[in-house]
Amino acid sequence: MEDSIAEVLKKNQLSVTESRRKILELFLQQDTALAHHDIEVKAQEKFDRVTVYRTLQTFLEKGIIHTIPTPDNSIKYALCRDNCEEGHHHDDHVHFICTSCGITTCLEEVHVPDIKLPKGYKTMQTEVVVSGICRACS
Amino acid sequence: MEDSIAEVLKKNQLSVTESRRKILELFLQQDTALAHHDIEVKAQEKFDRVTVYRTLQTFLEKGIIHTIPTPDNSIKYALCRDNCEEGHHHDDHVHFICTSCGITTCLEEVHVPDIKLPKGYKTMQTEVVVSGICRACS
DNA sequence: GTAACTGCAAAATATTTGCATCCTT
DNA sequence: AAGGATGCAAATATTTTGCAGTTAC
Repeated sequence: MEDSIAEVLKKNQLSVTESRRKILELFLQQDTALAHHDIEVKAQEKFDRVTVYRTLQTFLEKGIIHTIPTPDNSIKYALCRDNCEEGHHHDDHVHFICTSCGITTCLEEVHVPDIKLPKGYKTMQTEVVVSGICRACS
Repeated sequence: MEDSIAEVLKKNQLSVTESRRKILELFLQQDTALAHHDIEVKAQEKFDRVTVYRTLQTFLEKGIIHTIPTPDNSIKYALCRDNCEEGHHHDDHVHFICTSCGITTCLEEVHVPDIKLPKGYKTMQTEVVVSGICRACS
């Protein structure tokens, strides 16, 4: 596990630092999406707020994580388990938000459908976020 | 037009005030979604920032407008032309964001598809946001 | 006249930037 | 050793709250 964390960072040409390892580990342990705030709270050691911002920004740029748009526009981040290249993120799964417990998850096994748009529109990416009750809450 | 604006407000048990009329008018004139910032800028008369916040909040609660989750998590608001009741918003159309000009529109004529989730998940609402190139930019 | 709405001030939050220091390679 | 990452301070930006004055009904 420790090794794989360092490997992910190296693969993305990032130096392996304490905070990057810890934050990436958090994401790996979690199977739900995390908000900036969650990261500050859940990390055993406290990181500087600024470091969290910068680390998330870096991970985003490298395509290690992706953001999930939510109806309440709180920003959630989740690991990219798909094949994301730097810059070009290909996120083809559906996201689920439980209105009861609040967790946000990536439903890797549910793919986004192909949406037919009116003439003249070019689709580049489709985001699907389903709200409802998750397995644990129902 | 003026009349219909007042009517919408009355229908929602809101008193008809200057700022509510002006902000609602802005939405009616526009066929794209607006960010909080757009509203401050585009309104002929300048409203207090706080008034804009409170007005949008009120409109949201009454179901006059709805928010659109965007990949960059900027908050956009658009008129509900569907039948939205207070509290329960039924937003069954697809949203489109142009990566070129940045506009966000409601594609009223494109309905969100039915997404099949794994056993145990209950769907309550589905949000679809498509990014790409709009008609005007292509 | 009363209740609700607005605008100002200010508080609370969130995010960004600069810079000196420390860590990774 | 050199470049990049971190942490602190502080600058900005965003959102919320309290309250007095004003407006809608």
